[in-house]
Amino acid sequence: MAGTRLDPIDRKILAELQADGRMTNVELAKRVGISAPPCLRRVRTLEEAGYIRGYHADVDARELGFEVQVFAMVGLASQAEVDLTAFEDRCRAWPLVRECHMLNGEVDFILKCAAPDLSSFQRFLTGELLTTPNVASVKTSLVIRGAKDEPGVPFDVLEERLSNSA
Amino acid sequence: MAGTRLDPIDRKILAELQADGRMTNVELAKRVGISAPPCLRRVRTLEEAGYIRGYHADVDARELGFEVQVFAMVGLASQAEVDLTAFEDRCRAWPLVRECHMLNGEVDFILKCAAPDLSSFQRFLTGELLTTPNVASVKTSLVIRGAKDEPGVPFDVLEERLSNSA
DNA sequence: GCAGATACGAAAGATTATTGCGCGTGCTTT
DNA sequence: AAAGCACGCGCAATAATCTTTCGTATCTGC
Repeated sequence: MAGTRLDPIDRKILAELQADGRMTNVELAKRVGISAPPCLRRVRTLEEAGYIRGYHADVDARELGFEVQVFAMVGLASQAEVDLTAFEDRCRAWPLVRECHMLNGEVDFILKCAAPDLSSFQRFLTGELLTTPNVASVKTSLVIRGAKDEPGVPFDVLEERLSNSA
Repeated sequence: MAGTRLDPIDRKILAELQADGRMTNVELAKRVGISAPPCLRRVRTLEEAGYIRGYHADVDARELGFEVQVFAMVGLASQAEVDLTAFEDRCRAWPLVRECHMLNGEVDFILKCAAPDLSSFQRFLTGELLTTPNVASVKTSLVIRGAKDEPGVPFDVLEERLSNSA
C-alpha cells in the first residue's frame, strides 16, 4: 500500500484538506472536479494509507493564555540509541514540549515548547529538562514574534516537481 | 471580544477539536455534555473570536515525497524593524519555508523548512536564502527523525493552571 | 422581586454523508 | 482483435448530520 501512487486528484484533495480540514465532502468534490461519492472514497483511502494522519483545529495559543513559545536546543552526553530513545520518551511525556526533532550537527535535539508564562517555562527548564539524566547542554530561545506558520507541505512545489519530471 | 473568557465547556470543545478537527458536531456535543445546537453556536463563536484559526489535515510529508526537513538559524546584519519585516516577507513568499519565528539571543530567526530532497534544499539555501540581502549567517540542521509532533497547546496544563488559581 | 440578557434543548427542514448499483474505460488474456 | 477482468466514476436512495426557529429556564442587575 506504500507504493500506491497518487494521481492529480488525490494531490488536490490533500492540498484542499490541508488548507481547510473541515471542508464538506461535497465542497471538496466540487473543487477537485469529481462527484461526492468517489471523492469520499478517495479521502478514506488516503486516510487509511497514512497520507492523512489526522485533522486538527489550529487554536490561537496566545488567546488561550500560552504567551510563551520557546525553542530549546538540547545536547546529550551519550548518543547511544538507548539514550536517544530514552530522551525522546521523556519529551513525549512532557506536555509543554509540543515538538521534538532529532538533528544532525552539534545539537542533538530541538524542542518547541509552549508555556503559559515565563516562570512556568523556567520551572520546567530547571526542574525537568535540566535535571534529566544524560542532558548535557540546553540553549533556549524565546520566540519574540511569529512571522509564518504554515501547516504541512507546499503542494505547489510538489506539482512543479512532478511536471518537470514528466 | 478579546476579553471574552472561556468556560470549561469552551475549553473542552477546543481540546476536542484540536485532537480531531473533523469530529461531527453531534459527536462533539456528546463529548462536551451539551446538545448539538448550542455546541455549534459555541464553535462558531470560538471561530469568529479567533480562538480557532482554522482546520488542517495533517499530511504525511515523507509519504508525499518531502524527505527532508531542516531547521535554519538565520542571523541578520541589521535588526532594524524595516529589515526584520523585509526578511519576514521573504520567508512568507518561500514555499519551502513552512515556519518562521523571530527569536531573542544571538540568532534572529529560526526557519522550519520542508524539501523533496537534499539537493532541492541546497538549491534553495545557496540560491535564495544566502543571497538574500541583509542575511549575515545561516546555520542549518537536518532533522534525522521526528520524535514528537503535537499540534497546538497542552490543554491539560491549562486546566491544571486554572484549577490552581481558583 | 422583577425586567433583560443569555444560553439551553426540542423540533423541523435543509444539507451532507454514505451505501448500492450500473456503466464506461483501459488493460490483460486468448 | 475480441472477450474477460478490474477499476473507478456517477446516479439514486437512504441515513446521518447540520442548521435554524422557537419556547423555556437561569442568572444578573436594578
